Amino acid sequence: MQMSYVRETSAGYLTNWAARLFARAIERRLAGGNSGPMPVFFALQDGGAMTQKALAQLAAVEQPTMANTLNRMERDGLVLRTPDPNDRRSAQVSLTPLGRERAKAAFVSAIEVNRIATDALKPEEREVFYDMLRRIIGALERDAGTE
Amino acid sequence: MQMSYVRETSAGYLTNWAARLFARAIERRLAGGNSGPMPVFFALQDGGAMTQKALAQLAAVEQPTMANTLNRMERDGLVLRTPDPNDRRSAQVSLTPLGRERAKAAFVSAIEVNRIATDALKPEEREVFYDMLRRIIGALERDAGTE
DNA sequence: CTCATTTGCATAGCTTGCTATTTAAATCCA
DNA sequence: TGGATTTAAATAGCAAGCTATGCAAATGAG
Repeated sequence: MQMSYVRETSAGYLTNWAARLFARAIERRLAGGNSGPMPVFFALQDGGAMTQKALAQLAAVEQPTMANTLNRMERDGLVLRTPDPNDRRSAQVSLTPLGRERAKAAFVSAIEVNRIATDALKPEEREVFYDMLRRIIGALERDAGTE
Repeated sequence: MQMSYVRETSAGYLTNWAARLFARAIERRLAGGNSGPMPVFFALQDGGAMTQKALAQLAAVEQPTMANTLNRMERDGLVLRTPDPNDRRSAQVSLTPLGRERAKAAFVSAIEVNRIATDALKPEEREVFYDMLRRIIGALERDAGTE
């Protein structure tokens, strides 16, 4: 039956499934928090500030996606948008004290979930897994670039 | 800097990134089509019919998610819901001729993208990669089960 | 200096995913 | 048999992702 082929050896299917499980596992631990702000937390945790564009690039999402994420985070008091005096189109985004607090909690949860997941791998397999994923990401980004 | 730690060795981050790239790569090839119906296509491609619940379980998504996907597919003329005479709460879902046509195209695209992605791995690594992903999925499902 | 182009964000509108809740049919048990 | 429970699906409402498009500020070319 084709379905078993797909379920077992479709990299896209398995990757999507794993990604949803990762997100839900983190969200279950955050009690009300979501996993969307995670890349922003990681980028700004040390007190730095950067533009929406830079955040989108770090998070590897499109600009409107990051705009929406930052809107929700601003609404929830997690980030601050400070107008850039040198470029009136742009703003520097930084974490509020509440944002830094949430970032720490999110970091703890992410590390715990990462450990639970990679405990399913032998220690010597873990770096291999990351490397394989990075190579697959590279191949798909190259494919996207050469439409 | 913590960000590079996250980008390079957070399994959740890398998995989410790869999953989005897979979906976009398939969608780019489908010209207007989306990747959401894929699990339904795979499950019903041979002319079979099953309930929404069974489809949700095969696709590993929640029931309302599958309900929405089937609503869109029904709207687009891809599936048919046939009321079950033995259980008036339930319907058997099957592909229309157009649905089977789209399923074939989606299958071709999925296989091509899968090939492009796994070409980044050595042949002997591919089964290892699937196996690792399956083990990680198992670990995260166990974690979800034991809240 | 002015106008065309580029750039940074915002907005609109869609899909896919989730949780929580509701509705109605089927089933179970006393 | 009749009420309680379970089950299948629908609905509401939100997050996070995308593409396409619009707008205003900055930049560059003549």
